[in-house]
Amino acid sequence: MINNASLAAAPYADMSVRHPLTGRFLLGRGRERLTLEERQVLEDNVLSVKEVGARQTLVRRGEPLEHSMLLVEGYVTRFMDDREGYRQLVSVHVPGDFVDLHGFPTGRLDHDIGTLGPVKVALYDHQTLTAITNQHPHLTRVLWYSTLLDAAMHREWIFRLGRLGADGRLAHFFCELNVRLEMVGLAENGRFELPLTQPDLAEACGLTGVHVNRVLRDLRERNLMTFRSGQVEILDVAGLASVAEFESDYLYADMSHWTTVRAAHPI
Amino acid sequence: MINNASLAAAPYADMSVRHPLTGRFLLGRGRERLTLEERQVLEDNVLSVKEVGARQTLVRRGEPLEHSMLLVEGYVTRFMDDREGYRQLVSVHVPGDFVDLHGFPTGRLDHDIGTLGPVKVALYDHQTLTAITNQHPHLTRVLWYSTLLDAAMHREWIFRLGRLGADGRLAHFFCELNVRLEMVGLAENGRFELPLTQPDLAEACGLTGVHVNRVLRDLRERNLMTFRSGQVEILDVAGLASVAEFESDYLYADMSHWTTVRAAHPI
DNA sequence: CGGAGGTTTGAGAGGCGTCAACCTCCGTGG
DNA sequence: CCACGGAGGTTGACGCCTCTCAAACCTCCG
Repeated sequence: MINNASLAAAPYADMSVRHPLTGRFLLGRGRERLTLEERQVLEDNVLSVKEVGARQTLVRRGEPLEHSMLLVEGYVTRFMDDREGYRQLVSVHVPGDFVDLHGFPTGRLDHDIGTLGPVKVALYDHQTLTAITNQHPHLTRVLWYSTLLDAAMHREWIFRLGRLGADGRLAHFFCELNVRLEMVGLAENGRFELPLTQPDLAEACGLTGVHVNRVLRDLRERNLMTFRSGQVEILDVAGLASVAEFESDYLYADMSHWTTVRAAHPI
Repeated sequence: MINNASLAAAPYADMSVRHPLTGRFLLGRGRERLTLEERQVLEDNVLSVKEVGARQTLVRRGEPLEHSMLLVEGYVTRFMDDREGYRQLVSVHVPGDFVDLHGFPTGRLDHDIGTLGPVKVALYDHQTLTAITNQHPHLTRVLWYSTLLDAAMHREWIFRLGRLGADGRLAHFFCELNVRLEMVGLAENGRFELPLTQPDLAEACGLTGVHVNRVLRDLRERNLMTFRSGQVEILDVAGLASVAEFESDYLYADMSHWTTVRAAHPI
């Protein structure tokens, strides 16, 4: 008997046997992009694995970087400070994201990185990445591609902040996280964990904590979604996407492997 | 006798002799990143050069891409449409920018690209780029790096929209373009051309045209800058940067070659 | 049990949007 | 030569969305 939870995790479970660290990297983005050999190269070249508690700083703006980290478990965020010390989140990362791979070609970051909940990250030495990119042109383009997914999400965040009201911004934020977590098997039927507070959401959406609270109540009363103590439940995916003007194409999702699994294991 | 204009254009003039199309690519971003040979590879592999008039669409969201374009002259913008047809600009590109290089690893764009004024672009076939990246790992990393500059600018736009008021947003926008145009020799002493209308600025900064008009008047009356018919003049660079909370480090500017020129040719 | 951080709600203020009018500029065509 | 129309620029009146300030309550944890 297969319950829903194990069903959803099946493709990752397959991968996690041989690739416990990199199994979620680019999972759900289209199967052919990364060959098995290439994934093995990534798995074998991890320098070390680090576990860090909640609300810790991982990288500071401007400091020279010698390694980049792939997020294995947990959630981290990238953010910038304004003059008064308020933060603007510029991205939230979920397991499978190569968080600061972009620090490899650039050598430093223009922002800070911090953990949200407790995390596990796999570290890659930049010298190792140089060697990998010297030997594997196709893998290099795939790594490049993965950093461009971040850029695509950045653009969508610009749209969110520039064109949407408070309700649309929050709705859009949750829609994006829902799709991304679905791709790596960490969301199902619109339900997922997200260790954020209301002030965190405010920093992500260019609002104040007080107003986030009011808008969340509004979304709840419209039967679109609920958010309580880090647990998200989207009740009306289409309705929420409509409020958000959300179209997921920018995430380059290809969920065919999930439907394959579902077809192979009919409920 | 060397006047200011020719002085500022000198480093580009040097490059433009052997590299009329690619001379401005990454100009001002650090000298050692691109070797002469690598720049020659880029110069020699241009498929064709295209000239397009003002306010034309160059690429549409979602269409399959077979080439990418390096902007040689003029200005283009990338933007997304909301439900009511209003646009959100997600970037403005100046000469030397490899506008949609990120479409090479991804195969399609999640937004539209259009010209502002008349432009000249150099096209690269994606097959050619594949061949180049198969043979030149270091050049590949530099190309990768150039797309990450866009991502860094995206993040700064997120900050701008999320944390700044209307005056700060406009100030930040002009500060960024001033630095970027200085790097490629198209701005001097805070003066440069920018073929945008006030509604365009509104679409870049998440405002309305009416409000942009009021804020521009305000900035003018505070003796910070003027903007009239596509001509920008920043009167108080430090003051404008203060309003914008602008720090240019995210642009990875290295203007040492400019100071070298100035030192070699004292006024 | 006390304190810190998060959540919730209220009242009032202000920044920016909306609507509207009028202007200049400029290309088009009678 | 002038009439015309359209796009952009400018300004005013008004309204709403979101911020600010404030206070109460709640949970968690040391």
